[in-house]
Amino acid sequence: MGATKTEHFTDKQNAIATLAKALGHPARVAIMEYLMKVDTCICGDIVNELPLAQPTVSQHLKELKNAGLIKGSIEGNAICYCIDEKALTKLQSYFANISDKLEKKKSNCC
Amino acid sequence: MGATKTEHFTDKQNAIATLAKALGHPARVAIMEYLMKVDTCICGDIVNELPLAQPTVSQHLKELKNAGLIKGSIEGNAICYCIDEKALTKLQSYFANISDKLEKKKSNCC
DNA sequence: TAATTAGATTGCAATATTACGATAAAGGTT
DNA sequence: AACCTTTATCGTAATATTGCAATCTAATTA
Repeated sequence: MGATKTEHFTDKQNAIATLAKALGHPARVAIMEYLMKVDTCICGDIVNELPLAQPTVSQHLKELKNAGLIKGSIEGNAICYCIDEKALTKLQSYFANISDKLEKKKSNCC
Repeated sequence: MGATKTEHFTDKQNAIATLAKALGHPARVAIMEYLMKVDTCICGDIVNELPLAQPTVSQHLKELKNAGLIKGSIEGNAICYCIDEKALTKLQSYFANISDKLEKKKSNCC
């Protein structure tokens, strides 16, 4: 054991979990926020921005990319990373929907 | 190595990462959705609902509780778990804010 | 073409997570 | 009191994640 039993859950649940997991590390949250802040989606100075070694940052970028939260395009020698809106929209609407439902129920217990 | 370097990131980034991490497993997403679905915040039939053994579910519940996403109250012999709205509101507004900013920028690259 | 630069990949050590059987703890029931 | 029910905890095995030094790859410049 040790591996997540994804096959027992719905695709939607797995999808949300994958996105959430990708944001489940402060470095990756910091990367997302940095990409938000910088207008021109600057590339690998993310490494200079973060308190982590280059291979570590590269790994975090890869995970964000695999989850679909960012996308990268080759820019000559460098690579330009930026936020993929689709994934964020998915998260946003998921939580908006939950909050909405909770609002309507208005704490009927605990 | 192996441990996350939380001390290098802001409290906010760590807070979001903690919440996201807690939802970074399909079983925990499923628990949240079940708690949403069941009006009377029924307790330990979560175990019956999930395809995991009781100790495993108990562990997932503990993680959700530590992250502040759910709260539990003793109900005689059993325990009544339900969603803690505050944490979900935090997530909801975080993603709403990001989506809003992205909307205004409207993809200036990649 | 050689040297440089940007970024990914490899390999490895340290630590964390996932899952569960066995068992404990606490309240309810007979 | 003896027993059952519900949930938590312990111990442990399997696997995943985090982080980095060293190295590799590909484009850039000298």
